[in-house]
Amino acid sequence: MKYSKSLIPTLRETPSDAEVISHQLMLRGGYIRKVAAGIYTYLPLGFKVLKKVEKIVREEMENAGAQELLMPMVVTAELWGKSGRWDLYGKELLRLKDRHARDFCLGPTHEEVITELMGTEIRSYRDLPMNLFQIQTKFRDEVRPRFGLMRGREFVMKDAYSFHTTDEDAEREYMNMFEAYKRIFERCGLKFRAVEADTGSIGGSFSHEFVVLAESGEDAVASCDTCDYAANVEKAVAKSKRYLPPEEVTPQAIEKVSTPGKKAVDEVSAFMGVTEDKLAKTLIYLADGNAVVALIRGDHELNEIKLKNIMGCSELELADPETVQKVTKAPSGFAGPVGLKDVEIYADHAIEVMHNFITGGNEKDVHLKNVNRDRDFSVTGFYDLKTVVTGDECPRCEGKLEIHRGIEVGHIFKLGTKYSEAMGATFLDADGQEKPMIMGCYGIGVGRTAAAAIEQNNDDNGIVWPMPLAPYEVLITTLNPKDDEVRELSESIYSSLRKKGVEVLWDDRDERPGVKFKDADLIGIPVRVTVGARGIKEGKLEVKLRSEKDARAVATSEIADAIEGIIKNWTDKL
RNA sequence: CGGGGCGUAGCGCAGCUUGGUAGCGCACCUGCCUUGGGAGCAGGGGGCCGGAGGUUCAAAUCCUCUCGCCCCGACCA
Repeated sequence: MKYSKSLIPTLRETPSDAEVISHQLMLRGGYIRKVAAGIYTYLPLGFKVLKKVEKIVREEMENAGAQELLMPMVVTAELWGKSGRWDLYGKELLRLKDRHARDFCLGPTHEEVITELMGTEIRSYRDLPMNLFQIQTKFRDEVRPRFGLMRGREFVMKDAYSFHTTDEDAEREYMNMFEAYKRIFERCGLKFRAVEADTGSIGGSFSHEFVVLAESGEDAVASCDTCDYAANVEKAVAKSKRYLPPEEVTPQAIEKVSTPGKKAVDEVSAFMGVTEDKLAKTLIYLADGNAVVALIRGDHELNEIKLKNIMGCSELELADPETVQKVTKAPSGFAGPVGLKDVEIYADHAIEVMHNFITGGNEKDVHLKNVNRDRDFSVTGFYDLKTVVTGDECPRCEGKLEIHRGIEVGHIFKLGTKYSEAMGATFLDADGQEKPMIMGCYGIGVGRTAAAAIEQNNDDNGIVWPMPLAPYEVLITTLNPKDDEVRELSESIYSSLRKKGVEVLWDDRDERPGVKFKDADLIGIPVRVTVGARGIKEGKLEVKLRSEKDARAVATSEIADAIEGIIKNWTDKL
């Protein structure tokens, strides 16, 4: 493709509303343009990158035995009613009406459609297993879209759904997808980790996220510095063994202490002259509207997702001041477990081994010293409620956990029968018994993968594409296209590369060299050949990799072969 | 949804406090010149100052409402 004929509107300055580097560079490099919040047009370069990701995903999915299909973007409310999600999904689901005032939504995911399809088309165990996928535009009306393609409202996603007759087979396919995903992200040239994840509202029994490591990521993952344990912090567990068995400590008499205006843990511990781990935080939550109490050690943070999962509720939020007043008979900041009635108390494992600790007194400006469990209060149970932090012990080995930030680009779930039961997707087994299909589902954010690649591969001058995702493999920079000799040599390199099947962008614009080099670095094509009068005189042209600082000089006659070699070298590495 | 901020040329911004001809840099067009890292000179085009209402002789500027966008939080396959 000739640059002079392409739509590549690069920007010298960074648009002010772009926060993260991938968003800035995609805008500046002429890859995307915003149409509305979280909704983008993919310009030719951006679209090419998207197609590169799609191609890798498609090939690996097909190699793994999945088949591609395409479901509609607009789905009926009726179908969503069958799974119960029309009422449950919330505002993220963009609902609309057609001219007959019938309800529809824009599909944020397609479990309903695919399960309905399989329910009607598949009757026998002989037809299973099956894994179907699509690459399609999804719409989720995010509360706060941000970071360009990393968190859009409209976005391209690969979603796959598998159907099985047995749990074992569903788990086999889960592992099959796990391996396929590893290959996909390896082929994309990304540094990533597969981590254990919370299943969230989608349900199901277990799940892994594929996370591209990047400081700008919205996810935090904990990983062990010794073994291969890695989990999203929503799910991550630290070793609880360290808290057991309880030390022998003589319980002392409980004591009221006046703590005027001291509410937060740091204030109370400073006031009392003790470390924060001598306190127990008492948090009042509303779980589906009912007040519950969570107890956690003063220096720990509660992981709300763990609490939510333990209670099995669908909504969990910190209680408002009125509720706190009602439950504890005190303003917030002075809650404690002692004397609480008619309320469930969920305590973290760390509380189990604490003695003579400090809690709120359930009275304004009062805390209690020398509180001991069983003697002074009892709990519903002890659970793992803590959010892990750097330095916690690995639950699997003697190593320590580290926290890294990352971008979730893929997520696989073993779903079970949640949707197949709700939607009546059953089959007859060999004994003539009707059973619900066991399902799995597997997603990859296509645009987000491209954005993640930029987050991981850029420098001060622009994008540094990994070869497999680059919109073009090679850029020919023709310094003076008005010089016949320069132009003709450029053209011959252009056509011989194309004959070899190399994807080439030829910068044939009549621009000053500085402009061309700046644009070249910005858009980030991996290989750049510079054709200028100087090189022709010397019989050698400059071939420079975007990822390397220095260029290499290659004899004019060997340019095409040398470049073919560079590209092949990349492919072989994968 | 709560808190904060911003809407002025394609992009980045000034002007608003104290009302009176709408500006700057980049980009764009023409010409000259220049050609290995975003050149130079000269000339030029482009704006309902987000929208609606109000105050005023007069509003980008003051007031009210509204829409959009961004950031923090809450939320989130």
